[in-house]
Amino acid sequence: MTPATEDQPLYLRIADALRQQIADGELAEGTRIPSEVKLAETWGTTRPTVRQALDVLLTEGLITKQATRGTFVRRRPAITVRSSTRYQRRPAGETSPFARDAQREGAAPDWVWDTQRTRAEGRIADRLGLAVGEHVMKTRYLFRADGRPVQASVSWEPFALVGGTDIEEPEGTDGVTGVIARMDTIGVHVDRVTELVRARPADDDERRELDVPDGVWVMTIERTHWAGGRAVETADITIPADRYALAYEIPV
Amino acid sequence: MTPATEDQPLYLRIADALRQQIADGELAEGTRIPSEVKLAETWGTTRPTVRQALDVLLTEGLITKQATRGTFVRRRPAITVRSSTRYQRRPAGETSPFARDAQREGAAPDWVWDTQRTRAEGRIADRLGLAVGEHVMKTRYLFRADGRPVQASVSWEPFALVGGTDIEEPEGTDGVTGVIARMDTIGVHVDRVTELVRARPADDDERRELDVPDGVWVMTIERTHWAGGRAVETADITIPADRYALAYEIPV
DNA sequence: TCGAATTTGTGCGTATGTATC
DNA sequence: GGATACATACGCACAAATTCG
Repeated sequence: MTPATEDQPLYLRIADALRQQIADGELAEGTRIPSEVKLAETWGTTRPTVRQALDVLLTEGLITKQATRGTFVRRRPAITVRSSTRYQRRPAGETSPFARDAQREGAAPDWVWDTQRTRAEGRIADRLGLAVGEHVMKTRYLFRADGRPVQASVSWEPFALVGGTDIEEPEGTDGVTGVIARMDTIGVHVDRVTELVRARPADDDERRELDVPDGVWVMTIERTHWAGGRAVETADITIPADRYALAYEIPV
Repeated sequence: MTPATEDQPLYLRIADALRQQIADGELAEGTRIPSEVKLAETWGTTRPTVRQALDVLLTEGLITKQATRGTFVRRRPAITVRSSTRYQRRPAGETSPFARDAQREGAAPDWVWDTQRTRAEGRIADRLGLAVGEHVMKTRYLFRADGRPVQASVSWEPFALVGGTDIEEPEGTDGVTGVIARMDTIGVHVDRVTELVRARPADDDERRELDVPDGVWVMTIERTHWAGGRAVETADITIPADRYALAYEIPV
């Protein structure tokens, strides 16, 4: 075994050095870092040891590896704050909460979605207060900022509520975006939103969809819109945990 | 290279199998799982490959490894929900928000703290609206549930506000716990609490203090108590991200 | 267009250290 | 003291995809 010149194992010293270079900007965002073989040479060690060091930085979300291409310093966009004010009722025609957040951070917002009519599974039926199997409108969203995916969500609304109305399709009513404004147009007045925030490792699908490297966690938000004690919309929102900060304001 | 009987690499198939056994309870919480050598034998592979599989479960927070002792299924206490109702004003003598949350989950709460008078650094001065170097009371807390550490926090209060009062020491006034109730006793009435939630990998200190294994992230909450537009307390709260869910309620 | 070089992914084998049981 | 178990580090090989001359 190589005698550690310090008390730390070699792979951690390599990781520390690289982390420092990233912090100093010596290795700029998006830059390709030296290959594993090169790093092994400069440190007088071997590939397995270098890989162990890179694994540390991977789980910290500092780098991404691309097979056959190289290892890159991860671009970490300015943190987007989803303000606690995002659920204020606002005039129809204004942009969605996501677009506002993104624009405030100077990013160009952009999103795609698709909607389908389906039946509520148990978990969703519970959250909406429906019987299992009742019809719901299910919408998947993928939000992007400057072309990079930053937020995925799946939203469910009771078909009994929105079916046949102008807002059956979430973005169908031109200009009216956001759950609260949309519901207003059919006379349903949201008075409360609840969110349950968790964090967990990203699964394979999420890593692909949100461009999240291995070892990086996601935050999940289980969000429900309520109107007079009745759940009118519920959504699972998934965001890369290292690119976001969530702001909440609680009146006493 | 060993031909994968399926499309997945061997180390991922081993990880999947172990994850399944943990989910099924076949490998119960706290149980020691077979040693790396044993696993290598049963899978007809070698230690490095098994270690690669275990690394996956480590970053998912499902297992912990103890050098020279073995690898164990991590005990994952029932998730504690920090209810959004925790900042309601309540009669003096009631327990603290943390204690209530813990008891609702059936865990025995327990905490230690120490307080010191010090000077505000830039970041904290900003948050409290003080000049850098002004005196503050700084309190460190470590909260435990059933003896296991689950939450660490550091809290700062302007000395100009609390110095010389009954609540100079946070837990000094017997029976009066929680920032809101304590502030009430000196005529400062908190009307708003803001929280900024982030997630990031745990650092070495946090891994030690909170008993968090490698690869598991922590959630951090930057919390500030406000009274009439003035910040009267701010705190950095750190919790293991895989043991908590944070609940928020937002009136529209 | 083609092929060689590069680079990471995956897998094997081995050795030594050190703390625990 | 010996066996066990994980931590660290070395070596090698081939696959697969990209890059580049």
